[in-house]
Amino acid sequence: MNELSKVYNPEEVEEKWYKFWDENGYFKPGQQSRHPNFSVVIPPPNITGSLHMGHALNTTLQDIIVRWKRMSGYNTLWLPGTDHAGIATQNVVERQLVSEGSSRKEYGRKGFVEKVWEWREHYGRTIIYQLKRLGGSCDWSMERFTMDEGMSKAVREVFVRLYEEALIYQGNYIINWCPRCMTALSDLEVEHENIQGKLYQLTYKLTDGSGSLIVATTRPETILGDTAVAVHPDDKRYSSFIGKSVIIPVVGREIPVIADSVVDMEFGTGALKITPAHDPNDFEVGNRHGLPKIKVMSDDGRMNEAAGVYSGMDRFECRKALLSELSSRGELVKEDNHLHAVGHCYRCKTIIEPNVSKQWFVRVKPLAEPAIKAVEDGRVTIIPKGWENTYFEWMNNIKDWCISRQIWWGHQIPAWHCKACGEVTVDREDPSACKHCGSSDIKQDEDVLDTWFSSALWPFSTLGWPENTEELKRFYPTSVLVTGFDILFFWVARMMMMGIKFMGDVPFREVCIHALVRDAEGQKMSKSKGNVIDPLVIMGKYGTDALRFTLASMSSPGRDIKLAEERIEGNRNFANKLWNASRFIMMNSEVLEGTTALNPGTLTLPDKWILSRMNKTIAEVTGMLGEYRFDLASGTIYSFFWHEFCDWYVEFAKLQLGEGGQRKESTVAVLLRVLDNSLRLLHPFMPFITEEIYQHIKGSSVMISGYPVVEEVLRYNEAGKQMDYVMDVIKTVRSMRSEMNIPPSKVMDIHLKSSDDTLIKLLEENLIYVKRLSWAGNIVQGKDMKRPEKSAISVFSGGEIYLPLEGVIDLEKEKKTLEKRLGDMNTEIENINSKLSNNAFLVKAPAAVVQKEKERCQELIEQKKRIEANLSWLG
RNA sequence: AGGCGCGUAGCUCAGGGGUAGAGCGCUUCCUUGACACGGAAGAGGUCGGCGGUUCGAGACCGCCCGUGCCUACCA
Repeated sequence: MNELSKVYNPEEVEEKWYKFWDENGYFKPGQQSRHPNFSVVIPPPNITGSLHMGHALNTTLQDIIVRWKRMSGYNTLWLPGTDHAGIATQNVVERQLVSEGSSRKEYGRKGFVEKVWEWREHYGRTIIYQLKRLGGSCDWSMERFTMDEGMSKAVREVFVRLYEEALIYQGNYIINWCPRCMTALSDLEVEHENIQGKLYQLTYKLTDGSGSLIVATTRPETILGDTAVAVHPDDKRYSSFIGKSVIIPVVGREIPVIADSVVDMEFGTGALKITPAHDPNDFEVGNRHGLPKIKVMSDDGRMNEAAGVYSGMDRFECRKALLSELSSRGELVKEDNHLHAVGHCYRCKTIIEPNVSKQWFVRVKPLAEPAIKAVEDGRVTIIPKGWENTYFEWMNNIKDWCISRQIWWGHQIPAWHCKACGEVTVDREDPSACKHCGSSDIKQDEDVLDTWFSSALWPFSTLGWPENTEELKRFYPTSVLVTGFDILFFWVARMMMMGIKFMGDVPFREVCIHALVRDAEGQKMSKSKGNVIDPLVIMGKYGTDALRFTLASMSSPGRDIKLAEERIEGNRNFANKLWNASRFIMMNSEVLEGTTALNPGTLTLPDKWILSRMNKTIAEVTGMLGEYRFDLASGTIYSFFWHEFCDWYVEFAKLQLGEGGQRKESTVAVLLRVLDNSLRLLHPFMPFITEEIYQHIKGSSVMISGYPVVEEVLRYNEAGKQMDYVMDVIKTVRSMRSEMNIPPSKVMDIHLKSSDDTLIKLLEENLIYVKRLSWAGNIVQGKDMKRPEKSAISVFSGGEIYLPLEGVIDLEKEKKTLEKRLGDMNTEIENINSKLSNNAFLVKAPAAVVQKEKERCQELIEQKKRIEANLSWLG
């Protein structure tokens, strides 16, 4: 064992140990067939991004689980990889091309896709290095990318099979269209945001000249595409209008007035204009009534030829122009402020334009049903359980999934359209001729699949499916999925559907849902707000372990993480504490050669106490990890190591070490045992520092050592209670000294009075500890101890402690202290007495509780008497 | 409009029918030979409000207030 520096320096060790683990193959799953398998697939980060706190949290939690399971003997696989993130990546590369003065169109499809691959090679891998920096113990030999060959094959197989079963179909429907990304989006990819808009009321004159209808709309530009006005069939105000025709203002086109019960009579004027080509609701109405669908906008959000004079105008400019025209004609009756939810593209925040177009869809109902059932009957558990309701809610109301995207980067849809017969050929191999008519004049569909289509297959496509590989057999279903709630629908639900459909079994046994990371004020971190805490910067400043430990310790279920730098600093300090405690132990164990086996026969009271506490900690931490309570688990280790081991035991140990000989040897053995177990307990949370220390002590890797288990032989329940007494005395003396402002350097005698023989004996046996930790000189104790003159007094559960002060006592101060305590005590006694005098309590409360209250009352009265006596002594 | 979560010490959060907890911050003292990224001792809380259940509620139930999020075809 070599000398360690005074302060832990993360930079010096992190890279070294990561490389060491990787090169020794520790990240690969074990091959022992008698051991159970444990597997996790990473939520693949986008290749566009660099590591943010969300990734850091997600990676940390997975790594904790995985390292824990690996240390617990499982053949553990953590499969890493990245997602091609169609729209996001295309946008990024396009922007790059634009900045180079070029464009996507200039490159053409083939050239552009090559460019994206190039980009992925250069920049898309940074995230992988960052995951490594975080300490992620992934099996890198299994790394996958959603666009690589194997995964593309899986995508193709799934598409073909779903198509063959008519679960994938193509059709003309209204979809969400992003005029900036120029692609269709699924419902999930639309973010609704409440916006203060206007509700305009427009006059539609009846063609028979008998009057007019006032229609309310938020999007006046869509009047160009109106094909009807609808009223509620029960609406008496308008019953005479049904069947008549009206003229669209400005446009001048004639459209029918129809009756449909979707119209809300209360809203606006109760008359609704119908634009089937540009509104999902109107689309349905249009279908019911056989109305034509007039598209008035082109894909870039500008008005098209059907918009007449407004053709070529941006949709919002058109709105303005139309409004001023309407207004000048006197056909704009009214405009009110109106708060409503407007859909935005989740990638570029552009306002979505509902649009009728030919797209590919997955019929999801039949897939969703078994996926719902799997959660209902517990084959999959979502943790925290509250999320299961959210899952059911969404799955029960699921609608068909639009999977085609009008972009270039992604899995191109394996469908070939025949120019001769118009039919579609879908196949596993690229066809050379139309299956229906044999014509060779066929062309592949231009569209690519939604990125989430390929990620839905992730848990099995990464393991080699559709081949029936060894990995697939061993590691599917995966054990647990760790992810944020924001992609519960996007990803988790879809993996459930696809996994059950194609593997016949759920993709994971458990889903561990964690929080989002926010800034200290609870704001979502974003570059535009400038409140981003960069994990890489943090790791550089405080070390990876401090960041990981902080994220874990703040990861309470159902609550977002409000991250502030002070938290990380505090945990950096904890790492340093661990470092220095280890340093201390090594300094003392160094002189001992050979083994230091722990001999239960030679243990002192503090030895037994700390070993018991250690066992308790092991049991608790293991239980908490099993429930994914990373916050409680990390907190438990923290307080054990710092506040029990370092604050108390190490201080006792210093004394025992000083005795030398066998006592020293035995103490070193205890110190080492506790340190050893602590390092192993802590390793999943703080992999680097624990490895560094463990290597110094043991010369082997903590990563492949076993996770600590409770050792029944080292459980000393009695020692725990006895230590409580000893520590109580120490704490009382310290407190008295502090109250009197007596520095540790001033050695004081202690007089202790107790009527309890066993306690007196116990303290006698452990006097040295009390003396050392309370900086005491002589300690005299006995049953009939008299209070020395001019002494401070303190009362504790076992008796009284006197501190002779030789004229330095401040009588007034002492009196005040005692009076305050007396007041507190009276309140408490009053509380208990009111309980004990309550007959209902005595009868109905459990006997043990009543007994406990009685005992406590007795004890309080004893203490009160003593305080009163001392007060009277003070005058 | 529905659904979910949260409201406990100055801040961030645990806890969960029977004596109010932690970390950070704050105050006082301590440069003791692992550590000042440290040690010791303290101050600080009507557990959002009102009702109810109970012998007993911060905890369970109802309503309300505040706050955050999700879902939705509010024209």
